[in-house]
Amino acid sequence: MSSLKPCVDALYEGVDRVAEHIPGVPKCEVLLIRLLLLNGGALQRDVEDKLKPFDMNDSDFRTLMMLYSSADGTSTPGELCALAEQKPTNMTRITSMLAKRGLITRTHATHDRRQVVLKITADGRRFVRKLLPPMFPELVAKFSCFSDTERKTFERLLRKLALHLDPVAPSP
Amino acid sequence: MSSLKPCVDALYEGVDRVAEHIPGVPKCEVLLIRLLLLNGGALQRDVEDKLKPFDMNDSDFRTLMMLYSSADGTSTPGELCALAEQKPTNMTRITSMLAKRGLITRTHATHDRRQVVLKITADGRRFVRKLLPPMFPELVAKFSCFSDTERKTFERLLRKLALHLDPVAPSP
DNA sequence: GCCTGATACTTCACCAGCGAAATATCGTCC
DNA sequence: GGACGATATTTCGCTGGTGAAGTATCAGGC
Repeated sequence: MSSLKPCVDALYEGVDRVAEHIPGVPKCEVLLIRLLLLNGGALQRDVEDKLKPFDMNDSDFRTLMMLYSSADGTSTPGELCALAEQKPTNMTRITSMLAKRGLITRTHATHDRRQVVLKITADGRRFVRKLLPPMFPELVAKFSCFSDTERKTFERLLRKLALHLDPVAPSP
Repeated sequence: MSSLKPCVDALYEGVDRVAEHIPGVPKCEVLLIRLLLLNGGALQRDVEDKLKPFDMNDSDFRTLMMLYSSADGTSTPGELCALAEQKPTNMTRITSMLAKRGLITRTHATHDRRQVVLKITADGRRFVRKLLPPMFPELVAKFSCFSDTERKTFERLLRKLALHLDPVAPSP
């Protein structure tokens, strides 16, 4: 599709040019956030291209994977919202779709009838086991530009950043 | 908003659990892509929250910034599409909106009347100069968990990845 | 000079995701 | 034990972004 090289070049040039006109531009941070979003966009696009033949997008897939990888194959919409960074509205649509396709079931919890219990079905597990392995080679290739050390460093920095970004202290 | 810590924890646990059932899971790469997308989502959400008071989203803002930071304050929809990772359809809508707000102008190129020439206005430049500086402190804070060395390393790795992801060789 | 294919952009119809309001259930305070 | 606020999920209307088709212009062969 679209090539990233010109974006990267334009980014560096653009930041320099803006910094000439406006004082105090935190160049490095601007580069970091823009590069990160650029990579994120490209990676997400690739993932979604891979999933499209199965009529899935990344949100749907992530939701299904949360269930697959949960201890007992069950969860609730609320929990999935928190873990998959989704809004309840969207989770309703996603789980409805997954249920319609027979990949999960939806039942009401007995102890708290407000809650809906989602459970991955045998079909859902089969689907994941069929879908996942073919994605591995391409995924590995995406990061093949890194040495083992770099991959570890990158992971450490990403994890550190995620935990740091967490709550910039809202006042309740 | 939503806390990222549980996501990170669930991610690591989930990957381990999946790897027990399915052979060949490239754990490190899965963690990398998921962490990157997680950070990307959080950062983008923060940026858009900052822009919302000005009735802008990140795409609109990026488009305006491309013009602000271009050598002569002009560009074309096609060029901006390539550099801002947008589709032409959306670029039309964005530039229409920016033009309606008087931040840019749209004229037809004389040498190739198919092309539209976009140019940032004085108002547009003022807008950027007013909007940008207040974003700096928060942006710096986002990456304050990194040492100078870590920031440099992170930038290097992100740039390397972006250039590597570029074209996985389409055959024309 | 006109036909043909390519290029630059726009319009149209659709879908994913969101915020706000609605619904249903729970816990608890009196 | 019924009223009240909190919690879990769903419904509704809207917006941003997309692919496919449409429009206008260009460039090159004949």
